[in-house]
Amino acid sequence: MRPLRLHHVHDHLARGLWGEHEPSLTLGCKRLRPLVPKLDSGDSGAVFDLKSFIKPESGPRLIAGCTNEKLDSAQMETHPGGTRWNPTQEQIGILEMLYGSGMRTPNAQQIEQITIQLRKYGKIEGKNVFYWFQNHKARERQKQKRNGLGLKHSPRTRTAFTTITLDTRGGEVEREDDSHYKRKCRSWGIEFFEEDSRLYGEGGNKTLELFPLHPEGR
Amino acid sequence: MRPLRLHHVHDHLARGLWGEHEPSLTLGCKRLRPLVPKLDSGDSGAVFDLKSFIKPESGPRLIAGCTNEKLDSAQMETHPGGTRWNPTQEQIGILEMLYGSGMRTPNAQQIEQITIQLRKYGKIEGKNVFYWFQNHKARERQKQKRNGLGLKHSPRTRTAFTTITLDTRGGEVEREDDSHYKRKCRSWGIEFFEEDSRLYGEGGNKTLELFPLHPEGR
DNA sequence: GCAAATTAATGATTTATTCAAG
DNA sequence: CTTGAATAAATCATTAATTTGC
Repeated sequence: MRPLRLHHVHDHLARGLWGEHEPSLTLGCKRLRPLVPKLDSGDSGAVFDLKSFIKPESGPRLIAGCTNEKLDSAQMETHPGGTRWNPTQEQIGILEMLYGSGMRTPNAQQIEQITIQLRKYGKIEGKNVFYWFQNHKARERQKQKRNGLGLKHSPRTRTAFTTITLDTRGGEVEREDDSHYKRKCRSWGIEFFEEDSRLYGEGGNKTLELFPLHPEGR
Repeated sequence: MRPLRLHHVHDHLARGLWGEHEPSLTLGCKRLRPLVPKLDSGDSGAVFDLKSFIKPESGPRLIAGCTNEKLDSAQMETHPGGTRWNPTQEQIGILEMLYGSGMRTPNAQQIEQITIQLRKYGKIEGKNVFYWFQNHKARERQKQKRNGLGLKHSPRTRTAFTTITLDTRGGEVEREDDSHYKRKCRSWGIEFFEEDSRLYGEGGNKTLELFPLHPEGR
């Protein structure tokens, strides 16, 4: 089945370094090519050139140790660009409010809007919003699994108006048996992008693509 | 302990309604005792206005039952023909070749490049490439788990050189015990986008954001 | 009081599962 | 049945909160 003809064996070497950071330690990975080679390749014969994919990926990690010198001082201003999102109280508050009102998996548009709003309070990107919902949902769920166990559906007291949930399914309690609820199939846009894909020229495609945004929920 | 974020309680009010009445609730979660000079917290002037979130979002979702009439037509312009990606033989061949040569989780740049190449052979988007690798990897793994089971590491004779694994893990055999290999922490860009985010204006941000693409180990 | 060491939270990725188109 | 698409679960990694020794 698999063509598999060329048994490239540079497995291991092909992945450690793909670094455009001109990793000083080019372990054998020869020249790393121009890095923006794609342009040409035209559409002529369109011979697929495996080599052209071999690109760096982000230098070696140097996990521990690190002897972090400086590490603060002049850079804390606006997340120089390498750190992770550090939400402000306002941002968290808003997100929790949204979550509290039932939102669980915002779609692309919603995420974009939320992001724009939250940006008033600090640096933030769409993916942060997305991840926040993912994580918050998951962690609420597991928290409830730990604690819950008994108070699944408020045994008594006031169940009179319990089912406020309409169809929102977001009430606030994620039932266990809900784990395989009917997929909404709503989709959020997700895009793979890279630093200057524009440079690679690709017709008026705007360099970004959008999830199909599934026409209908079925 | 943690500050314990304010627990807003208007849970049930919605989610179904993004697009209906505008609650206009503004959350003033501003006090909360800094507790630690958050040093950023933006300019904190802005009042959060829920109204600005309320937008149609391509119409109500009609989750269940839903009697979905139309709800597409006018917006399908992006992918007229089909719902999901239908790879051509060439595309598959190339992808398998890449997979065969060790690629498993291409990053944003790689995905972008691959997509551009594969586009010569047919319609394709970055996410398709991404998903293909995800699925192919997962399914190769489970296929091997089914078949394997006995021939894990050629039981017989001398396993003298068994640990060829270095750190590559890309060979082509995904060992079971490899499941918790050291994460490479490579990152691929992912972007949330929506139809005309440009219109919402956001100062030179190009409407798209990029994963930090971790600058460098530290 | 303060800064290194520890711990608790949680942001970010990857893997496993599931759904459903074809 | 195969496999593209999507979500949930598991995991890694980094930051803040807290503790501890001085």
